[in-house]
Amino acid sequence: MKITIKDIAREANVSTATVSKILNNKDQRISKETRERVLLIAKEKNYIPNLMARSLVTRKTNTIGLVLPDITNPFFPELARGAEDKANKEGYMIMYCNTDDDSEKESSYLEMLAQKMVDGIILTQSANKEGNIESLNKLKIPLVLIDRDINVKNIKGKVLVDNFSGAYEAVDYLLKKGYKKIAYITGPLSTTTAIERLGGYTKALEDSHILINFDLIFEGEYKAQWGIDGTNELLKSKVEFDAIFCGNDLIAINVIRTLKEKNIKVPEDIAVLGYDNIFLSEMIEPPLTTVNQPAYQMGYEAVKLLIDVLDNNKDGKTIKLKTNLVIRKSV
Amino acid sequence: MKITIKDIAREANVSTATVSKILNNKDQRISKETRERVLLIAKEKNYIPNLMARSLVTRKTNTIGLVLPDITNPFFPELARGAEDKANKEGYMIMYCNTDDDSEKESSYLEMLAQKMVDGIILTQSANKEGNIESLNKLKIPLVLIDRDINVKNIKGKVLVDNFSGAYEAVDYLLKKGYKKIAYITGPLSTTTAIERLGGYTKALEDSHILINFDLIFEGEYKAQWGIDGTNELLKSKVEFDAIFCGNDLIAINVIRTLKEKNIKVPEDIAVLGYDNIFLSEMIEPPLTTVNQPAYQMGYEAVKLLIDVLDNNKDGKTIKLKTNLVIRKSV
DNA sequence: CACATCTGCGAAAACGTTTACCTAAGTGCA
DNA sequence: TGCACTTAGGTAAACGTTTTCGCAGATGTG
Repeated sequence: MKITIKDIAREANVSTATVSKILNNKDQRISKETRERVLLIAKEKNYIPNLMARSLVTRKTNTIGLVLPDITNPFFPELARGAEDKANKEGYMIMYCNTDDDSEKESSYLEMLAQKMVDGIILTQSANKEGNIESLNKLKIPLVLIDRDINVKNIKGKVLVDNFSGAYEAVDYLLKKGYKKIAYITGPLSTTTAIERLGGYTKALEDSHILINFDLIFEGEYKAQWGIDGTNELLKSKVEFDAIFCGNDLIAINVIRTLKEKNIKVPEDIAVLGYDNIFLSEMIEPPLTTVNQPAYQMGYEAVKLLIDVLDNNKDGKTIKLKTNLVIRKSV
Repeated sequence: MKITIKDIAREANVSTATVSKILNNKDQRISKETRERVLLIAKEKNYIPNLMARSLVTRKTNTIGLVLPDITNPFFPELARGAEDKANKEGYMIMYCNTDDDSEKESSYLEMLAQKMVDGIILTQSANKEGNIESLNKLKIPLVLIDRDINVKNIKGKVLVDNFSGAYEAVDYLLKKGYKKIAYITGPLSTTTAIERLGGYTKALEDSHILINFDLIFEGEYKAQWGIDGTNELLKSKVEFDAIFCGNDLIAINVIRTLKEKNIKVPEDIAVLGYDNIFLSEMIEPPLTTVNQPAYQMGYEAVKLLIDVLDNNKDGKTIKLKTNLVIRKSV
């Protein structure tokens, strides 16, 4: 049988109120003897507080919802890990949800999290559809956006990365290295990340007075398979190109594989540049030149920001983290 | 303001009991009109049940704890994904925790999960220390082990993989290919997985009448860094070897990298064989020959088993999944 | 000595549900 | 008419906490 605060109260000859105060270290005006007696009994009986009951009255669950597209994409475990580490440090736990970039799954999860009364939600928003934003607006729970931006009212904070300058720097690097016909195999342009990176890509080309060739831009998903399919589409299209900038590393790695299979050498024939700097990007052959995103830090900062918002009930902060180009051998 | 069952009751001129019964579809003896009226009001007011309050009386949270060593190890996202998919399908949510194979973190998490009153816990047990097993025994929550076996009383089920035969098949394959001096860079022998794989390794050698050379066995962690360090130790030790069997793919991939850096060719000079078949194992050069573990399925089955146990209150089942050798180019 | 303040603790309401049991009216039947 | 059932729904306790307010006695203050 679970032992409760009542059992302790009875045994110690005090009221439950007193026990509660002692256990939570709330009311300082309690005699040392009583305090120690209660604490001792609690320890002896191996008392475990019932957080449901507590939450019911305090309206605080010390739980955070983390909703991500897909934990299987190596970018997200890092992020999740950062989030969890900070959460743990602050006494929070994390409920995690994979949306597969499916807006129905997303809103279903958001509702479930609302029922569970999580204190806050950290969200990498999926496909940016009407209905979804509706339901986000309805949501009463503090929301912190991470990675992808979106225009919703009750956002309590954002942790973003400067995708524009990340992409700019990458493409500029390619240009400085002498590449002129740079293809871009991007993720879905329904995400702000993809849009911003596209912005960086075009700006870099413009600044070098290179005309943008839309036949060189291929839009797909942020998934490994798209690296293969995108490369094939690109090759089939017969446009000339000497480098490929990729929406993320997962794509880039599979671009390289596909090129190799066709006996196209990287970087001698074609240069490939990725985005994310997932840990396996340095383990492939050739090691991938890529734009480093501080995934762990993003998760960490998001939780930090959220808890800060929760504690102080102010909002609006946007944290913008920097990327940096990691030069390896694929360019 | 959150609207509650009371608000609905007032508006519909019925008692909260009636509302509760209708919302949960419990008591069939309720007139159609009342039922529909209540349902309508609930929908209109966008009623969201408070799961805390419910859990307090039903003693069920529909939440599962998933405690893993490290989500950053690519084996685990797959597993976590499988777990989450099944959980979601059954109306459960998952709280996830990284232990870093640190037994203190593990027991701290287990206690937190107990406080949150999760219905069950799925555990990949960390370092197999005394105190830990103690605290597991004390735990009152249904426990399903996954991946790593361990001897604890109140286990409600296990989802394991046949590590012995997996390793046996792998080493046997190396032997059949003509390799005779097979080094083994293993994970921590405090885990049952490592022990069982070592068993498969030795048995395969014995069956081929090859004497086991303990100088060829190097024990470390299931981490990327150990692939580098282990290789260096092996090379420094000056024992002769023609193949390396690795504790997992993360190790194997870094073994290959390290060998390459020293201009040792894989597989021409040295063959390398991994374990896990994480998705990046086919993306490296050369693509890794490895033992496939059904990570996704493991997670899926574990949740299935746990929910089954929860619903029917029986226990004891052990599911043992099969591995299979995936032949690529590293041998 | 009269009053104010402090100390140590308790009573009871509140959080939002579920559920075992009860009731009152209606129905069927001999 | 009298009795037993059914129907439709209500009462109230229970789940395990937290928290506001209150109170009695002790102590200080002028």
